[in-house]
Amino acid sequence: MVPSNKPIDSIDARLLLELAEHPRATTVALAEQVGISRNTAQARLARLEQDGALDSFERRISPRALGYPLTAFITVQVVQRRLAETADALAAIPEVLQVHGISGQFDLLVHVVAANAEDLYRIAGQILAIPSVERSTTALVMRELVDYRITPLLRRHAGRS
Amino acid sequence: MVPSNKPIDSIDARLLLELAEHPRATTVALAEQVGISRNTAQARLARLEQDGALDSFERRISPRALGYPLTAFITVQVVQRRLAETADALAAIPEVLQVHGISGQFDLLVHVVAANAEDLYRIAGQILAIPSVERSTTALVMRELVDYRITPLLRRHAGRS
DNA sequence: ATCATTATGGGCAGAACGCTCAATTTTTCG
DNA sequence: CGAAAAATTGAGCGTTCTGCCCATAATGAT
Repeated sequence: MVPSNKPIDSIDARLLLELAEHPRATTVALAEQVGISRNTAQARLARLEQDGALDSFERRISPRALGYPLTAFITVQVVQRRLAETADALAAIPEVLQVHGISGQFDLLVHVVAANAEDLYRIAGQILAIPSVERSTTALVMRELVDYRITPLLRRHAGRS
Repeated sequence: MVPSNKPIDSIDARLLLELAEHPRATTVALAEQVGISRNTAQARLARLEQDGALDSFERRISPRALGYPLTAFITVQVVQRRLAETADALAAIPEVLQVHGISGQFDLLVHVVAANAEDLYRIAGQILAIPSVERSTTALVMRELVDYRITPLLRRHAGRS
């Protein structure tokens, strides 16, 4: 089955909003809330998943619950833009959750978690030990001032509050 | 029902790993894979959800699919640590997905998405227009060198590959 | 060792799921 | 405007899962 890559319309957005609020809701309940038939809701949800509108389930697993309450963002400068090999080395560190290649003064933004301060120090050391890494700066996350949310964008697409 | 806040054991980790690979898997399939009874799997998954080990479903919705293919991290310096009011102003911008208060030279790390470069420019302008914002630097995400993953940590807790 | 707490396993009825099909509505496009 | 294409809907079907019951086994505390 080939992805249709249809843009998300307001019905889709309302389905996703409903799912965001009630992740355990059944298809029939979702359909009823949105005001479409169960068949259509089923088809749309299947299409959304086919089109890759839903990320991996890993996204829903809380690192904190796994025993990694500390989060940090480490910016990294890489020698001569050897990004790929640096990324491989970073990927070998389990505590590295995500790595972005970014524009600007730094080359990489590394999202890491750690069990405690000492653990974080060790991980930062591992990153600095990567040969292609020139410089790095660790910014510890003190608190999450705005929790991750995508509902404001969804509401915009849902066409109402 | 009060959260039990039990630590995640290896069975939990294996359940989550299985879910990460097969998000649509039924409870019975998960139980079979992990080698426990269906009822036990059900109870454990319920407990994981109760304890907050699972983040909101919003995490699984792809901003790209919503029409926001551009991602950027904006570092912000705030005057006199007026963090709370700045966070409120940032939260009013739909394209702001998340805001972290961080240690170091900058005060905030703002995760935003945008429909295109012009859109991003507009959002950066909105952020700079916040009275308590002193300085800001936008780092555009060129590519994701390591996709978000938490399976390496899960595998560690699962006690096997 | 004994008791209390929790996890486990099996069974039951009801509901949801995945699927198909035909009819109807909506959209697309010549 | 009108025809073709696509999407939606309602219904129905059997299979499977779910939610909940309780009895038993395992675990931990005193």
